[in-house]
Amino acid sequence: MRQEIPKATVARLPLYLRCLNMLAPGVTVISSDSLATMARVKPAQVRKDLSYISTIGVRGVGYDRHALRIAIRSVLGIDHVWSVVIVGVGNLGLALANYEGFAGAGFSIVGLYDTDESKIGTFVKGLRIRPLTDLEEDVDQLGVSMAILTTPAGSAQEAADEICRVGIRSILNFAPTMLQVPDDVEVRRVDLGKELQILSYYSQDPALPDSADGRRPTAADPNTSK
Amino acid sequence: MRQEIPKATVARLPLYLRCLNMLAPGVTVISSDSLATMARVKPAQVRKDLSYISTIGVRGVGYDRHALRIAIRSVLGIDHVWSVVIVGVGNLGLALANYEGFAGAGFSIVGLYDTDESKIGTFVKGLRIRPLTDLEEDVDQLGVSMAILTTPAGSAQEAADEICRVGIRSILNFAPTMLQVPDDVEVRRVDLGKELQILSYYSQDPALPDSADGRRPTAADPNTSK
DNA sequence: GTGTGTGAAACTTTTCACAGCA
DNA sequence: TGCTGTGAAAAGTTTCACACAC
Repeated sequence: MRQEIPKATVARLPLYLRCLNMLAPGVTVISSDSLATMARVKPAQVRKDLSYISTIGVRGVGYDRHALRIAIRSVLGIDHVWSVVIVGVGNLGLALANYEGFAGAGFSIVGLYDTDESKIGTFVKGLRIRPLTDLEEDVDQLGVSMAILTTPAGSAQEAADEICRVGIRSILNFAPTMLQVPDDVEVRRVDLGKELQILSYYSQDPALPDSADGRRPTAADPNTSK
Repeated sequence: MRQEIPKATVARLPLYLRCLNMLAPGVTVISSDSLATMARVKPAQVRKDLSYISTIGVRGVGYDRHALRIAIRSVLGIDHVWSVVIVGVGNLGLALANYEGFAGAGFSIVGLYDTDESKIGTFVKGLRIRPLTDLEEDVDQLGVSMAILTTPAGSAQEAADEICRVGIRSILNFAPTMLQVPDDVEVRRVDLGKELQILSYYSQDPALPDSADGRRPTAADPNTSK
């Protein structure tokens, strides 16, 4: 059942989920056309994407909002809540610890770690900031399977080593550096500067010779879109 | 000179730039092989990508670090500093206002805006938080061309309308919502929940039947990579 | 009629393999 | 010899267009 779904599609599923959540409460059915308009992709794209996850659509009608939501969440593996820890409680770590959106997305922040003595013991959102050395026992006790890494670049590798050592296999890396990790550890990088740099590229030369154009989110560039 | 560069390549240029910055100070030349190893892509990918921006490589030797850096920055349009404002100074906006990485990436935060009376007047990093109504005059005076949108979902569209009205044509949207903007405004969305959801998908079922595998960053999914 | 599901075509991106130059 | 630059092949992704189910 795995890896039949194209990566490009997997990357769009969270977007569809978001659109479904944004729908007015009364709406129970949605067509590929409406969903496409909301998500700013083409209707055929929506239908092909959704065809990979189930045949839940009804011809002549559309997709059942609730059933589709369940199906997407199940495919993404967020039909249960994942326990996540944040390693590095600087400004960004703090902001993410307070970010309301994770809960709705299927994630619960269960631990905050830092090596800075002055931060340890402080409470954030009811969680006590703890030394990174406590991570190991918490992973076992709390069933932690993901880490968000928000240390400065200089300590990111060291922190990543510890995260891998205690058995976490998925890391979301906000540190502006490239991590070395074992092959079985999955890392995604969020590079805040990069997003602005890409915007910069497309901001130059606003008027193109021809078509004032249909740049669309493509696989190459799934973060495009309003 | 525009849009000859594939989107997939543009999305990787910031990555190469980051790798160049991470190199030890003494290194003046780098091969496509080394750069590929650092960036976790294939050497041929690096060579093809770089071939779009200039023929700066020397056969039998490699790429001059400094010249390559200049060339990439020029292509991305960050050979000058862009003035950026942050609209919405909650936890995330605050973290981004304090984020050191933007300066190195070619961006300077020149203004912070919020509608919350209790925040207005407060100083962050030497910048006074101002009412959103002040944005218009600041755009003209400071030459602002990009906005980072970090309001709650509920007020994002309203804020975006104002941002567009005053003439800003590039928005980096962190709010968990889809914006309606005029066609000539470029929006990139950073969805923090989405990144975890994609990680979740690839975390399920850790052992695949065959090859324990070479998932590589592909165009579909440029945020993969360590 | 309406809107999904899907083969096939079109397009984009990645990878290969090797000519060519320092 | 070593490493770039690049056509051409392979792989992946998007779009079209229409059969088919409600």
